Amino acid sequence: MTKPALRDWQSVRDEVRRRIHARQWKPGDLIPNETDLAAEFGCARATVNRALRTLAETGLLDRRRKAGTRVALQPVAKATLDIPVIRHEVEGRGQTYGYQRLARDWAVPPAQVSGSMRTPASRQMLHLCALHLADDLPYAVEQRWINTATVPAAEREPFLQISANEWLLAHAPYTHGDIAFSAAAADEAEAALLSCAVGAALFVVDRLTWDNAASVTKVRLIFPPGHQLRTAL
Amino acid sequence: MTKPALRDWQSVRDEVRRRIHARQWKPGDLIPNETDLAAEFGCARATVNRALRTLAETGLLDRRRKAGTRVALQPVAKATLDIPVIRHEVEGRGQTYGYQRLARDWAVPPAQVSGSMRTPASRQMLHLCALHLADDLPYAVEQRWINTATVPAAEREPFLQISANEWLLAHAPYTHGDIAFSAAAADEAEAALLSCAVGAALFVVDRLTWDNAASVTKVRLIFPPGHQLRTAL
DNA sequence: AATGATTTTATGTATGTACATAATAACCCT
DNA sequence: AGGGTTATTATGTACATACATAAAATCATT
Repeated sequence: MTKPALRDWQSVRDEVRRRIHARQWKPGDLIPNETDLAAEFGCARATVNRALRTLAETGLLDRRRKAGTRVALQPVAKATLDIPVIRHEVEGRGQTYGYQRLARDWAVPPAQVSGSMRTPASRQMLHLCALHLADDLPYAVEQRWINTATVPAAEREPFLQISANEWLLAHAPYTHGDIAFSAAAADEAEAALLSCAVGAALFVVDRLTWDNAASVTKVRLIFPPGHQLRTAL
Repeated sequence: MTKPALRDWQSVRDEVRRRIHARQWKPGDLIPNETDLAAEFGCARATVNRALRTLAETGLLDRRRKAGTRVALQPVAKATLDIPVIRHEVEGRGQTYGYQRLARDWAVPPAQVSGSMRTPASRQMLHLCALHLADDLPYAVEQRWINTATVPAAEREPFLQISANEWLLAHAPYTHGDIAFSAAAADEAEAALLSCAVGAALFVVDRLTWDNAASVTKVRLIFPPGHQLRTAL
């Protein structure tokens, strides 16, 4: 029983995955080193390395120099969420996108906002409120603070035709940020905009982005009851 | 002004990222090909390839054979969520983990469950309900259906000491799955378990995992009001 | 036995070369 | 001009080799 050589890294990855799922290599087990696997599979060590590195990135393997590679005891599921521009999200569902700017004003943000954005507590910031629509139904409410010290061009943008969501991505790239998902009860304003009952369970996304050490924008997206954020594992 | 050679792929990645961010290369722009960049940076093409590939994986670059590499027009933010075992999640917060099995029974699942798990509509499945605690406070309610045709060993496991959440990861690896996040209003049972008001906004995670074509388990995790799922961008 | 220096080893990565692949560009023929 | 074939080109990957690095294991020293 001769086995065909596994010459490309995808085949090696698949074979390793198969062995793990077949429990030939069990959680916690040390698997053979790259050199041995390369010899067994009939390929170069770099090929095995690429395959194992990819599997380690997905959390299926734990790798440490010298210690070797072992099957993860508790494979931490890593779900990659795509967070697209809302217009694309709606259009991707085959629906017609709509946008309404509800408010654009200058205001001193709550301490919690200036604190997390590390801006002077008393400085005014650009504040926006908008409604995103899918097939003329409310899709999401966007509440946003923009740090115009970081993005001065935003001062001249009315955000009437294009949402800040989209404008900022094209005009103010960010280096990093964080995002949080949670549930919240609808207050009166949100209930009216999303045409749901006061107190209804809304899906909320909070995002804060940075340009190096300077905050760019803090946004809260509020979705009506029933909204789901899905992804593959 | 002589520039130091960028010899490792991380440096190349950082320099490319810097140029994009400095708008030297703007969204939509075609950037130099790998050979030219390698010459400029004084490294091998494989090094540039690794750097650009990594950036493409994060969505910052769009790459196509022959067409070249360009800066993404709408960099779709890719957030990688780690979905650990709940015990680890709690312990990672520095809290003491607790677990209570509330119910373990055999039942014919609702059509929606057997439908999505592709099991015979009238077949009984193992059904579990459990409570996860952090510092003796309710952390999450787990409602789970297990396909014992796929995981027969689960029939002999009482799930009194170890949660199905943890047991399944060690005993029934999955090949793929999907996960959905949403918000839901607390019903009476949930409100009692999570000690919150009926109708309160709960954060809900629904997960369905597969071992190739066979469903493994379908689980709903319900978190009390205020719970956040956070990650870096 | 405890401590510190040294060796060993598995992974991590850089390089040059070679070839594969996909998609565009160029060409040719009618 | 249109349509189909071929050439070109940028990315994608395989491989052999070399060296870097981290961490475990061993040995030496006190």
